[in-house]
Amino acid sequence: MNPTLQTLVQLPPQTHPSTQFPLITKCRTLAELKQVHAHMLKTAQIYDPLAAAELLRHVSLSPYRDLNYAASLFRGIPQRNCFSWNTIIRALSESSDHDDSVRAIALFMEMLCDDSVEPNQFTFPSVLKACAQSGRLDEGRQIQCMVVKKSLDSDEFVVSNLVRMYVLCRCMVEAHKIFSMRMVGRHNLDAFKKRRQEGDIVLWNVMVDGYVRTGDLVSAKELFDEMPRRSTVSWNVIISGYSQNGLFKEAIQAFQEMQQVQDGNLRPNFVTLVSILPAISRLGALELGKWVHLYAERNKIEINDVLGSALVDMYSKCGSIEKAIQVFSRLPRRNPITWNSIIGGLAMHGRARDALDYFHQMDKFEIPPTSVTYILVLTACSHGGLVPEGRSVFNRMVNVARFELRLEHYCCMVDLLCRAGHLDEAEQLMINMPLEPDDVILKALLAGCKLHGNAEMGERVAKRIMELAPSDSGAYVALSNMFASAGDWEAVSEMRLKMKEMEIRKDPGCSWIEIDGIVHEFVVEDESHPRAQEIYSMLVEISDKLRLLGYRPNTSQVLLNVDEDEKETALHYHSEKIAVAFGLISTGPQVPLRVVKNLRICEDCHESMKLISNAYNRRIVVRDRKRFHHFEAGSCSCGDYW
DNA sequence: ATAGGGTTAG
Repeated sequence: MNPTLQTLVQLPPQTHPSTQFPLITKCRTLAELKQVHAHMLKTAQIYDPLAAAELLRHVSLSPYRDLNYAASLFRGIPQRNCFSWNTIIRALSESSDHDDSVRAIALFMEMLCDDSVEPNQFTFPSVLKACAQSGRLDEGRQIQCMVVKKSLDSDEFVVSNLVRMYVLCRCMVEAHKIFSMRMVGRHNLDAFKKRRQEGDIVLWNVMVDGYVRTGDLVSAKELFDEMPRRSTVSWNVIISGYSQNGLFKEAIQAFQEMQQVQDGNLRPNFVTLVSILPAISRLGALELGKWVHLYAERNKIEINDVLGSALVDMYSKCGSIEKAIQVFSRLPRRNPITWNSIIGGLAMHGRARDALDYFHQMDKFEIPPTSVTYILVLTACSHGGLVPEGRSVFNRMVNVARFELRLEHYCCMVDLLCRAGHLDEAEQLMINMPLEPDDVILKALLAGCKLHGNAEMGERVAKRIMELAPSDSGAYVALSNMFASAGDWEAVSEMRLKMKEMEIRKDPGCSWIEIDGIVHEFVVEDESHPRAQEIYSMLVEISDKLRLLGYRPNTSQVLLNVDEDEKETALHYHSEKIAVAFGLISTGPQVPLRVVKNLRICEDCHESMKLISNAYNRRIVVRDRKRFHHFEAGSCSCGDYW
């Protein structure tokens, strides 16, 4: 072979920049990097494009990065090579700040004007990411043209980012077009075999995530099932997809399926746990929640502020507020969301004073309360009947913290005033607020009217709700109940007729109970459970026992115009009672029963639970839509104030 | 050097 040609082909081994500039690599703080920068300016080393690029890489991508400093450093580099352009664009595109994404795109446009450099396969992933984050679809499309012209549309990193750009711009059709074009060749082309499988998994993941984001869980699951291989991230995408779209049972099912897969590399990681916990919280599946906590500890998954927030929320929503407090107190770091988790938990458990206490502690730790914090603290005051405290929190929010009040805040305040009986003040607050009232705030007012028997205001408010949300059952139910309480059965049946005409149905009540790690779900008058027979005999037994204890059913809440006997039967079939009956027959004595309900518990069930806790010597914990009720020895922790 | 997943409230 020609020796000259050989030297041309066998290039000398490339030395990596990091070994070439030890002075830069050794830096461990931004201040040190700044010193090196000054030194390089003095010695004119800044004119060495490689050295300058290496310095820029550290300033913009190391853990102690400073994007503003990086941008000014970049401006000061006399000879920018392609690497330095790519570095600064990447750094800006990785930032979660919308403005940084816009700056990344602007810099890319500038790069196009610089004749000494050409964007390459390292430039496009970053700038596409920036387009995705700032929703710049037009720019994204133009960049796609450039990508095709440069024949970079076969690069896995470019393709996945291109698809992700369309996904985040909500263009699933275009995303799928690129995805399927990429996938057609996979049965016959050699090129396909050469591709990294990991790269393809990412592309599938991006697509599944896309369907998840548009709320199309059916397509997401279809694609997930078709995947040739799945990584932990694939499972995380589908689990968090279910979790965030309210499909909690499906999320847990996927989480358990994931663990059945025989693959040593496929293990739940930090993100898996953070994604599954909200589903566990919502279903109140305490045993599973404990398992997740233990899994994190055993597998050295760091319980930081993020996972900690999810765990605190899980323990409080699963009924173990003490455990939630314990996890909270052991966290190495707490962010505002962590504080919100614990304050929300305390509020749910009716521990209003403690919630206020934690709220005030935030000041000591110099953690600024968020808009959500105020919602939670006001809710706590409302459930605890702490009117003066609630007023003071509300005032602080308006006058000291100068928060912009959202409808939710007014809603909490209206609720607080209503419950305490200040109906007129609540209505005035609503009328004088600068926002348009919605059905939620009106419903809070309506609940107050019902509680304090103000039929005049109640009727007025209910009619407004019906105008605002004509298909919502809330106002009809509340108004019917008010008429029922007054014994005006004619008005009740009139309401029922109206509801029938408008085809309005009450949201079906639904309760869960976790037994041996399995969540059992019951709806009103449920007979579908395999042990339905036993459950119903138990319900009869309970009913007989309670009657002996002097229980008289409170039928005022039943939306039926039937005779007393029938009404009572309907009450027995409320889902929370069925769940408790099932709990009693499937657990040993002394085992506390934890029930979760999707709606608020009705007054009759509340009374019955108190008696059942006494008659069967059981602690019963019911989480309804808003809060916890701990029933023990015949009384409830809410003190009947809810 | 370059892709994918996350916590609170309603």
